[in-house]
Amino acid sequence: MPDDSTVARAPSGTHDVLWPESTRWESLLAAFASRVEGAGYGLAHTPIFEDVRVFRRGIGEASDVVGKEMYEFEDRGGRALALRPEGTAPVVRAFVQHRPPLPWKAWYATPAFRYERPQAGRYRQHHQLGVEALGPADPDLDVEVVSLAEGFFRSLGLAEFELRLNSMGDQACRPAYLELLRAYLSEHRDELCPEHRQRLDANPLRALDCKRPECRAVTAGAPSLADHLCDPCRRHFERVRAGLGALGIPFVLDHRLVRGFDYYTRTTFEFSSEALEAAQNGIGGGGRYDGLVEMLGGPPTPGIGFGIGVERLLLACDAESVFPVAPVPLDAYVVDVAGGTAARDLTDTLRRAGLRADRAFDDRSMKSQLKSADRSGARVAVIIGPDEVAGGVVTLRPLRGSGGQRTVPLDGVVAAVRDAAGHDPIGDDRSRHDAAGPASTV
RNA sequence: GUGGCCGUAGCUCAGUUGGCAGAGCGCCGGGAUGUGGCCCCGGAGGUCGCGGGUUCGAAACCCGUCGGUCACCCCA
Repeated sequence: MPDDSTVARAPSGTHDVLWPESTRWESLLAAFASRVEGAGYGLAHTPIFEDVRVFRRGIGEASDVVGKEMYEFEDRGGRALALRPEGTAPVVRAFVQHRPPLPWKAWYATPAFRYERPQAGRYRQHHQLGVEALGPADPDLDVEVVSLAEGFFRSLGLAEFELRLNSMGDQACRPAYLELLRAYLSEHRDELCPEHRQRLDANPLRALDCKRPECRAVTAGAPSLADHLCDPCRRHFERVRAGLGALGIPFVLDHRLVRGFDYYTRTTFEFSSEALEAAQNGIGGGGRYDGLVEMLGGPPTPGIGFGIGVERLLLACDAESVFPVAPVPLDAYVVDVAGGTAARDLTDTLRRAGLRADRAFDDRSMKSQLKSADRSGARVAVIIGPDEVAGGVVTLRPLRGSGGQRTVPLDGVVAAVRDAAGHDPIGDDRSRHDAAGPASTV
């Protein structure tokens, strides 16, 4: 195939986010930022790539993400690096490096990279919003983190989603449970699907969330981790459930919920959209990772967090027809059929006055320019032709709503446009979203 | 990594048994002597993804390849 047909194309599994969809992304980020900053979380930017060991240690060598999905590369200095496949490990790495005072609550918005075969709701570069909270082992922190995600989804208007909850135990009780599970599964080895028959020794937990009917049948009778938690883990889990109940957050217990990263301990949770037809309907998930800081060389420090998939979340919003975002319209569109110098100067004048203004180029016909003005969504057209130039005036033509056009003196244009447009100058509350962080990082 | 389906104009797609490359939308111009939306007329725009094969003749049939999409695996 000639280069031309593939070179101008986003790499497989990646996509462009152009206006007006990009407006929606910014609004989503702003809504998230406002919510989590209002709960004491501070923005953390970390590099988009890290020493590959940051991911290997925490996520686990045996996981699919580390084993076959990482974008690994060597830089010119021979360092082994990887594009981040998820958001937690880098933030925890930053914590270990800088040791901010505890408790430390951070949020992030970042692209994440995994080399997988793309499909609906799954991309090689996707984007995650998330929080991490380090320090407290308090189950109420688990409740806070879960409720932040849940409240965020509700604030967007989502209603058709489910929260599933589980406890993975900790170093005190999980090893014994794993032996129990392995023993049970071994008895039924021949009934498992081929892949999990193979995997039984490496990670028997994985069989629990297998979707194949044969595995389902076996694991239905398998010992449940929830029944084999040590006392501290059991108490922790009970308090998390009680806390969610007290806050009125519905959830279902799912002892099959085994998340794919090794660092999880105790509470794990996942949100899935019930409105999404696609196979990939998980819109967010997370859990506690009380050993991760140590794995990355820090002092024993509990932690918990979640990640939300931006693309999937927006798909879920579409499926429920919620979170529409209308672009802010222009105040004025300058139509110049008198040579163009007036358009050049007048557009500049309007913009300096803080008004949102655009114009046509290339000396197009008046009909064509007005067509563009209409499509731009501008509230008013500012028309300059030979007559206006001769008279030192402009014609203001409302493009939306009622009211006829009128003629105003050139030096009264700003006031007239501001009046006709119902003034919505740049700098109002809407553009303060920038304070939430650079949108370009998402 | 494995499998199903699909690649024709900027977009959505027709294209009969193999016989001149099409429509709608969008874009540009005109109807309107200075006026957007609705309507009418005209115009620009395509190596039918790419390569090979079959044939008098291929967008169509065959093989390969690249790309897209959906599903499995796994995950946001």
